[in-house]
Amino acid sequence: MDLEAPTQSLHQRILNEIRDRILSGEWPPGFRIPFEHELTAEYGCSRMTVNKALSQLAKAGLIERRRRSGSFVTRPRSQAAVLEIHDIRIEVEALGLPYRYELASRQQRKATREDRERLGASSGGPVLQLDCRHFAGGRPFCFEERLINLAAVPEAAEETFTDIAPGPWLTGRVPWSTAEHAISATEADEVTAQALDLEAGAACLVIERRTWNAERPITHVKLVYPGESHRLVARFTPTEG
Amino acid sequence: MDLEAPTQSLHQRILNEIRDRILSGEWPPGFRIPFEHELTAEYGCSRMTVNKALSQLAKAGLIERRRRSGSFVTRPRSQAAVLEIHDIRIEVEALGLPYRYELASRQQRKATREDRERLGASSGGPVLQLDCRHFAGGRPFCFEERLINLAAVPEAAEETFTDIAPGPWLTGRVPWSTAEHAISATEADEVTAQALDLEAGAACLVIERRTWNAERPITHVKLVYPGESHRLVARFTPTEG
DNA sequence: AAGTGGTCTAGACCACAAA
DNA sequence: TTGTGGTCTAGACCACTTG
Repeated sequence: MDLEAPTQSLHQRILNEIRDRILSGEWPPGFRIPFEHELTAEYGCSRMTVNKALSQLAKAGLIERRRRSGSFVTRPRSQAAVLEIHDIRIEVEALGLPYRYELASRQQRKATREDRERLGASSGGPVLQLDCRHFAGGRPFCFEERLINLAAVPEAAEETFTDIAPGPWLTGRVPWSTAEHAISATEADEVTAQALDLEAGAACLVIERRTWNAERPITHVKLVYPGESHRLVARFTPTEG
Repeated sequence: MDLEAPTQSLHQRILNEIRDRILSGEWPPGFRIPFEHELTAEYGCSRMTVNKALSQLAKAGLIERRRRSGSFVTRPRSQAAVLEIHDIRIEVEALGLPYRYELASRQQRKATREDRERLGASSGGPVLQLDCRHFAGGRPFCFEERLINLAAVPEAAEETFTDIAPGPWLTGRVPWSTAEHAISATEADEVTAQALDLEAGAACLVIERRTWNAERPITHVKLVYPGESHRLVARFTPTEG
């Protein structure tokens, strides 16, 4: 069974063993896991090696570390689903409808306080605001409000975005390491209603997404879909590696 | 400004500076970043410190490391996100509000054609329909319409569900292998509006989830949240463990 | 064969929070 | 005051890959 341990780094092995004890419930939430110096003794290695494993576990959110107190198992995460959010063009074409994109407005400015909040940025800098619409079969399918952090993506200032939507333009050239989605429902205000050819007050599905790379804000986008006509479908199978 | 850098660890500073060079385009995809020993000289630190920064950048996907060759800026990747859907009690408690659960109706019957569609089942059999409400701080937080396939979960017939919500009851005893989520927005009909203490027509966020185990339908649930008050937040980091 | 990154050591000093 | 984690050093050996 476990005789085949060809090559696994020690800190990875320590990480795996602790992670398994946590996920199996052997070390429940709130449990204080052994101190670094205890693990050092248990594994017969230096403190750096143990520290590397524990630091990664803390970053993954499985444990919480407190000076002077030790490291504690955090509350377990519940269901996790893999939600693939496709490019809107692909969404539309998957419905068998012709796709069209239209830029409604483009504005470059120094980040306001509100912009910084949208981006999740601490410091200000130049930003690019884009409003655009995506059509499916001649009818409005999605209204997009996009904010791009020009400090992180300066080339965006040179792009007109009249022929390519900001989404595919960004994914084609900027990597990201973290994304946060917020999904909610709202009633269409007048601007949105007009953009989507709806009556004011109609239910809309709102998807907001923030993207970072290595803790640096890249972009914030708010996508508004007519509520009844759009379903966001996610299918997943729990995997473990 | 940037004068306020009271305490930032050196490896974090190295990480930030390299990340910024990459994101700004100064170091484009394919660019070979300086070797560890060069950065060691540049920052006047030990190799471990440089290595910590570079390892994290590699884990974040910003660079790729190859022995003997060096480290290279990677090309951007495509998108896929992990959506965490919490147990409702945990959702509520995370808001710091007292949680309460209430069963509104319970009905056992032979599956109708509509039931089979909801479950994604081909054959009929006994099902259990549960309508319930979840409260946060005394106010309706979520209206749940649940259908359980009794052929797959016969013990559910013995459970009253007056003291425990179907969600946690199921997750505590029935494993699942596949789930499908559909998220949409809708206007509250009269029943929903009354259940959630809203005006008819108010925007609501709807989450529908089907669960199977080894291709056997387990349950279907429709969760309706007041749209403005609820946000479904998902945070994703493409790491590897 | 040579040079890179991957890993690890056996120390060290410091910041921080609990006792 | 004490003990924890956070960080860093100045080495070291090894695996891998390219020249």
